Amino acid sequence: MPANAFELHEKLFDINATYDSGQPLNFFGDYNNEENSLAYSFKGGRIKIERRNGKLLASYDGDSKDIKEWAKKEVTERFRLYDSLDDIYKKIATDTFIENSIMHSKGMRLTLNDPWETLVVFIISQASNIKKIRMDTKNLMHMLGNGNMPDAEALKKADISTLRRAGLGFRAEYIKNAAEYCSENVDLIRMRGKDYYYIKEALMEMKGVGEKVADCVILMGFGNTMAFPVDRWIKRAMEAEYFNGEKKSIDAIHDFAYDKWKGLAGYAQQYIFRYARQR
DNA sequence: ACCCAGGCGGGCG
DNA sequence: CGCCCGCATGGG
Repeated sequence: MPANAFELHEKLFDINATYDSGQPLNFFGDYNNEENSLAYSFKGGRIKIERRNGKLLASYDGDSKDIKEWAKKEVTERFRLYDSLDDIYKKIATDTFIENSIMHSKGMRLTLNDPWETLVVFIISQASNIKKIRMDTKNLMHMLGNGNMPDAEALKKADISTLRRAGLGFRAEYIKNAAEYCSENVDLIRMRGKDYYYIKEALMEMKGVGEKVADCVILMGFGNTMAFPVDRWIKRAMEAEYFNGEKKSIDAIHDFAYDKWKGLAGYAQQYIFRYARQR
């Protein structure tokens, strides 16, 4: 372990559940099963979190002078340590199904990630599975980003054939479109804090970004927990649990969830997703 | 061999 | 609208 470390005094933090939740860290982080540690790169450094003798430790590596402050800020924001999971659980525990979902992944943190990375990962995720998304993402990072997620400029210059070689298939065109759009028309970072509907509309102007991907970016890239991404798993689970198995439209499910969990719908979604997928 | 996967765009009725 | 299909590719 690197010399630079500090302790996190957060009791509700399950590293494995957080990694294994289909959130961006699942796709570009490195989880070590034996030591239950999770390592990932961030701007100019690398962070590792692990449990050791019951203590939750974060260690870091990097050359910046202010690296320690950066690392603390990074971990606090990345895992939303300013959110009290206990309070959130109380507010969203409206019935036994969501209670079971919470119990199944107790301590799973919602993560806050770079919007561009989040956008790329969730475009790649379309009609795929978590193993393949991870593989495709890592291919892309190694082929075009020296191990990091390539930025919009780099992906804009890439050939479609290169993107396909990373395993992206029909999503290669979508990635290219997003890269062009983001390097020419919008600066995603500047959307942070803007209204949910405003961001959603802007994201969906990109061909290849629909309601589901937009909601994922708003939830995990902008940190707005109003967003409730409805994918195949969520749709099935919600229909089964709340609609007697009747088929419902994405919109209907979205509205139902927002009505039920209000501004914490996104938290509910992450817990339901992991529960539904692992059952 | 076969169906599925953190969807989306487009066409058709 | 809602429904259905094709899209590319690896996992189970």
